Amino acid sequence: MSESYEQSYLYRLRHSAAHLMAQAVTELYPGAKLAIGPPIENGFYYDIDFPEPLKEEDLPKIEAKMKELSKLDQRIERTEVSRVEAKALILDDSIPSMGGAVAEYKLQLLDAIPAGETISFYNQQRTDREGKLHRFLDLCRGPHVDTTKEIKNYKLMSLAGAYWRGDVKNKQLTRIYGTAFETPEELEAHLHMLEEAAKRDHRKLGKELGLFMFSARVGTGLPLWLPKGATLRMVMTDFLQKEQVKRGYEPVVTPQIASIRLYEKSGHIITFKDKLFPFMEDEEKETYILKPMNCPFHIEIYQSQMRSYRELPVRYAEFGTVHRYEQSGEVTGILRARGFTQDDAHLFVRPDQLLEEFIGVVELTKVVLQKLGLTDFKVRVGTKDPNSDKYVGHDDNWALATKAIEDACKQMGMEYFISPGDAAFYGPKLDLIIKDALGRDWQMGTVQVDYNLPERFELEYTGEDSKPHRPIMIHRAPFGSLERMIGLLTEQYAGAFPFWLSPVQISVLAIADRHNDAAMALADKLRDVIYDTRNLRVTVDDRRETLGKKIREAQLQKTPYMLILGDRGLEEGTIGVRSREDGDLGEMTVEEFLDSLGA
RNA sequence: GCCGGCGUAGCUCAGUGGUAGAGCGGCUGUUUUGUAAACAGCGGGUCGCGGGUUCGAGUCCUGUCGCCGGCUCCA
Repeated sequence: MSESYEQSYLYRLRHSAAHLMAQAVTELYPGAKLAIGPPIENGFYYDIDFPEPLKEEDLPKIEAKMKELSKLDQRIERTEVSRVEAKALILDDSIPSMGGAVAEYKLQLLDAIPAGETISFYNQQRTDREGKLHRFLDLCRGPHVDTTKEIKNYKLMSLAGAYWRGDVKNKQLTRIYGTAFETPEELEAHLHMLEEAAKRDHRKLGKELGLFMFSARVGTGLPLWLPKGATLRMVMTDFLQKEQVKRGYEPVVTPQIASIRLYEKSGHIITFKDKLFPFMEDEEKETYILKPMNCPFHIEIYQSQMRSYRELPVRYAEFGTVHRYEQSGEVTGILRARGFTQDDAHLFVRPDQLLEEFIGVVELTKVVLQKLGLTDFKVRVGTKDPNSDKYVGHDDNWALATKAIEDACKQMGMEYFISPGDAAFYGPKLDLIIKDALGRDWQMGTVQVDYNLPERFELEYTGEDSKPHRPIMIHRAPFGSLERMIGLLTEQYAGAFPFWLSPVQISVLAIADRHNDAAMALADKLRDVIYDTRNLRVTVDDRRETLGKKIREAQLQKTPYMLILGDRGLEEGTIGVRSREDGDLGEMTVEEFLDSLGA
């Protein structure tokens, strides 16, 4: 969230809307324990521990209560207190939102406030018809709007479970999400935007455009790629393959399963064990696992012979399909599948080559993003969380690797942010983060520096001094995975892929039966044309349908060009060209059309 | 995995305890068509699956599977 947002009226308004909701909840559900309720990017939430589980059908009731409370024009007042006074207020049984019975989370929050920091409460109160005073008091840093009357344009969106302080070991609270705006028009526009975003959802478009499918009989998170989706994958892998060849990468191919011993050696078995599909055992009691990562295989290849300092860097690339047993609730179409293909490569480099190679990889990643038309991304440097024990390797290597990443970013003038705890278990990494249609962040491309696997596998090369030295590994995947990248591109382009990526680039529409042969011949001619590494991808619509219908369906399939062939064209040697974006472009010869493509 | 929601025809959806529906798609026939849906007819369903309540369940209860939103986790 931007600093300007955090200082905006809207931010305060949403924060106050969260309080208003909490006030409504404490009045409707005595015994509900308030935890935490901040504004967020598109609204606000409040985490509450309810005595009885809350249902979605309860939300309108809470909304109605909020409306009633909002109208009362309650002043929202700040008071600053000492820690002792704060504790007394939190435990004050005379205030409905406070008191010993519901103080559990607020007391913990109070304890978490560092000594010396101001402790403040916000109060809003009303007097009912019988003259009874109802207070709503909340421990809160603020700031807030002046009166509840300002909170008019809001909507409660959804319910979710959320662990107290984000830790699975803690109790799961009920989170109510809502949104609020300054004007009814803005609220309406936001809701409309959400509807529009849903139309771009890759799962919806993937089905409509025939890219991929899922089957309950195949299993959760295991996509089946349909011809058009499979074509899209090939176009993308061709493109990257070509870029990699230019940069000295060599292809390798490795199996889908491996003995568990390989992963014991790599350390994956410990850090990755709950992500693995169930093990397989053969008659000799050898245990195999379905591979969750490609790196150990590439390491085996590196290690299969003596390496000289002269041949480094070695760069092994593979579109490697891996399987990870993601928790059922985490699977999201092809953005988060259980089987997916990484555009993986591992670089084995000398220490003196690390920075240059790292920069080379980041540059390749930038080339890839540019070609794909992805301009809106964040660069995250994931570092070790000092409080976690999930990492392997020595601290000084971690420090070296982290420094290499930051140096590379600085040298390239790339803006980045540090995110402690987002490192791989074997080393720090640089990730590209892109938002999907629904505004969720996804990690796409990744570049990781690794001193640890070379250590574990005792990788070596012979140096100029004839002595053994240890290489450093760079793990990298510019797309991240084909699945996630295609899912994201589908949403970015709302299914209307740029010409070079479109699974079907041109559809030849025959006007009547008598034009079918000529349409086929035209398609064959176009298929001979090489465009951007591959032959043009052309289909023919020779069904007995009206032209209007054929055009409509080609438009809905987001086909970049429709070529219309009828009597006129046969007589004059031209075709009617229609583009997905600009409609009818008029008659032209095939050559003129190809020229316009730059083919 | 956890909290909440949703599963009706290939697709999108209607059906609020009393005989399972529409549009699109499919098939058949007619139409031979010039820039976003020709016309007619015909098929098509154990209402995700199992158990229960009821004279009677797509509808209520329960279990289970799948999907969706979120949390946690991740390419």
